[in-house]
Amino acid sequence: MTKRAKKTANPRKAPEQDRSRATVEAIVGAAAHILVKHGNDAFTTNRVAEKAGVSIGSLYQYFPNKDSLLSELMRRHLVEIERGVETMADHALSAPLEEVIRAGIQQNVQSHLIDPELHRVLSEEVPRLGALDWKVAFVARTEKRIRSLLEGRRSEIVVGDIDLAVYIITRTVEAVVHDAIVRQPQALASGALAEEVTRMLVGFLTGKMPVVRRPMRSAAE
Amino acid sequence: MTKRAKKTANPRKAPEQDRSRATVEAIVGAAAHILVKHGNDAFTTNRVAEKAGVSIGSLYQYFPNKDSLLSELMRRHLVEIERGVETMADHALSAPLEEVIRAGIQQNVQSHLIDPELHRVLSEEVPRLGALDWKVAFVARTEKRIRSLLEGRRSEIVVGDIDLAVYIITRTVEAVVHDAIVRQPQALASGALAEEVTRMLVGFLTGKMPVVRRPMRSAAE
DNA sequence: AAGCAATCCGAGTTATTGCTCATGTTATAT
DNA sequence: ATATAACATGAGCAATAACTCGGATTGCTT
Repeated sequence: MTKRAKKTANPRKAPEQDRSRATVEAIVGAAAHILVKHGNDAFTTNRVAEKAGVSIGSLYQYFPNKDSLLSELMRRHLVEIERGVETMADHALSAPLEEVIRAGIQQNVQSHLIDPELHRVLSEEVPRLGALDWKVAFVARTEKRIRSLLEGRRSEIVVGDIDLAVYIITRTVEAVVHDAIVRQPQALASGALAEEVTRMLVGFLTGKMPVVRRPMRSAAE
Repeated sequence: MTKRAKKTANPRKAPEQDRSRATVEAIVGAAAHILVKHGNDAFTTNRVAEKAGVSIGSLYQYFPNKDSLLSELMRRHLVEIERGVETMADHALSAPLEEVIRAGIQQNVQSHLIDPELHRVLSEEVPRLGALDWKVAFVARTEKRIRSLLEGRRSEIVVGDIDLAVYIITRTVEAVVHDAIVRQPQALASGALAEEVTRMLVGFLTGKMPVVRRPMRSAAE
């Protein structure tokens, strides 16, 4: 940020040999480590290179600029999350709506728990990068997936505008879980929070409120 | 960020004469203007001083560092919001729960519309400042206010843990509205979004879903 | 008018840091 | 073996921007 402020993340040489692939991995790993352990202020390209045990020149051979490194970090993190979402979506095909929602929330919690600190830092720093194409695509895919799930249960759902419902649901779950990781860890751990949110969303979708359950929850697979 | 990274926002001389008060106002105004019109990258202390028509030295006479300026901007913005919240809370004392919630959401929307771009930029940049004391206090006051509102209607509410309910409600409304300003402006303008969220929250609290309304909405006072 | 404090000024200091480039080293192909 | 390309190096350039400081004005008080 001190010097350049590249608009376009120019493509850079892709690694072809094992040696350079290892270099890239080391760089990405070091970047994540520094962000998590020392925060964004310590996240300088020189420091990342040092931690990775490679020269600063090597770093710039594979990443056109600093932002592209941050971007790659985020991309990889989203890939991990999406993998979880997919398996969840498969499982949920046959389950009742309430179970689907519960599983979805659980999945979102898991996503945040992969690496909470990294997730937090990324969500703070990535917005400045603007609308990354693959990030937009990720959100679109996710919403589409949820939409299909709901459409398969169209008869149970009272909300007129399905897209609006999808929007509200995704925003709500993401926001509440994300914030709760930091501010309400105990409510999350006990499952009380997830249970209430589930109840809320089921009611919202079906127009019929489920009975209030007694706490009692355990970790899901 | 390039040089210093002050931990504590040292106190600085407070303006005593009208002349200096005007200077401070000019600085704050210029800061907001630059953030909104030219983005965070253009937000440098030198540029703010220039735009304000004062010297960089004067700026540092009243703001110990750059972050404190950002912080002050956020503080003032929250004060504006809180004023709105207060009048809303007064009005809502006698209304039925559904109306209270609708009004609360409407209020939140208004808050974002005071200066949408400034609000957006601040919400992106302020997290890095950490937990500002007055910001924590603001959130606490707001949640307490909502809590009182709900407690006054304890009999209608089925959620066992009131604090948990307050938490879910505030997070949901803030997140959905905040995001919708940018991503779903038309659903916000039509009132459809607010209506659905209202329905969702009323159901969540009372355990009884209101009937689905037909769109039809108009701007509130 | 004198004295003191508040206010203002802005060129320059200082440190940081993203990034380049000329040069050296290792792998692959023929 | 030799040529070529892939890969690695790191000193140092260049730009930026937060912040200081010595001194000039302006306003208040007596």
